[in-house]
Amino acid sequence: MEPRKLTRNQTLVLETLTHAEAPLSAYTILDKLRDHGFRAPLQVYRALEKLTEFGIVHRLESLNAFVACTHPHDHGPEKAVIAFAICEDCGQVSEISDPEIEDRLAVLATKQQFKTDKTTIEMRGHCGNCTA
Amino acid sequence: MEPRKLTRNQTLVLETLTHAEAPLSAYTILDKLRDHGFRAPLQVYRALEKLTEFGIVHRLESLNAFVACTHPHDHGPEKAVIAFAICEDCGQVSEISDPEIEDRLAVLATKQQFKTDKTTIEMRGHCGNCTA
DNA sequence: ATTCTCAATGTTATGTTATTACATCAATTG
DNA sequence: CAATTGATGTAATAACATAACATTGAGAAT
Repeated sequence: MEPRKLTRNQTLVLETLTHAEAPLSAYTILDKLRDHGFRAPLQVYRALEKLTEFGIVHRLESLNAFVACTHPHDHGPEKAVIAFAICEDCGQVSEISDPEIEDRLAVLATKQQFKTDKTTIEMRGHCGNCTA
Repeated sequence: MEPRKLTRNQTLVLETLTHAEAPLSAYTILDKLRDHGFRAPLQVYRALEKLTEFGIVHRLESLNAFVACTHPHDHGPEKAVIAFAICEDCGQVSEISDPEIEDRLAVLATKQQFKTDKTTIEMRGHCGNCTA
């Protein structure tokens, strides 16, 4: 599932997310792209689905919203576990990839013979800037 | 926010979740409680909100669904971080409370001066029974 | 070049999840 | 009793997501 050449819709959605300063909902993206010919939610959801598969967009489950990946990290199928720190004030999201967390979760899962497909870690709180 | 005496609606919702074998959506709960006089989503959502505050019900963000807490653990305001292992096949959810994970996330947050209010950890996959 | 195929797209409708707004009721308390 | 507070009931609507079906477009096979 490599980030091959993106389609027009995928490109537009990705750019929208890239330029955003906070996570966007699918419908917010839709509104921002009406001028570019978007008319229905599916156009957004389909693009998001692919971009998420490619690993260049992440879905934030606790927010029902999406962000462009800011991780220097691999976009490959390796799919490292990523933790998100989401600021309630400014909306800024930082991605954290930490082997210790990943290993520990793997141990805990194995301990109960659980086979993990996908892991979600989201911290909601307040970032340094907004706390200051 | 102690689990003081529950109201009628809260009791009904909690019992519904307790008897369920998998997470339930708010609307599923509503349907199960129609015979008991429930008629509107808010009756469910309001009860869920309180039960969640009390710590005796958890919301699974990646599922938009709810489970009764099965954790022997404290229902107090201490609010330990809980990781959920959610089986895609049978729906069974197990709660994992692990100080190592908690500590590590705390370290990572602190490192970037992030003040965490609430942490979500959800592993989606397949439990031992369903893999066998 | 023509046909085949498959992924992406467009469009409408609908399904699912969650909240706003407002009225009422019941228990407590000053 | 009046006043406050928390729970409830109800209707309407907002927000998030998918199903179903028709069409288009780009590349591969012939």
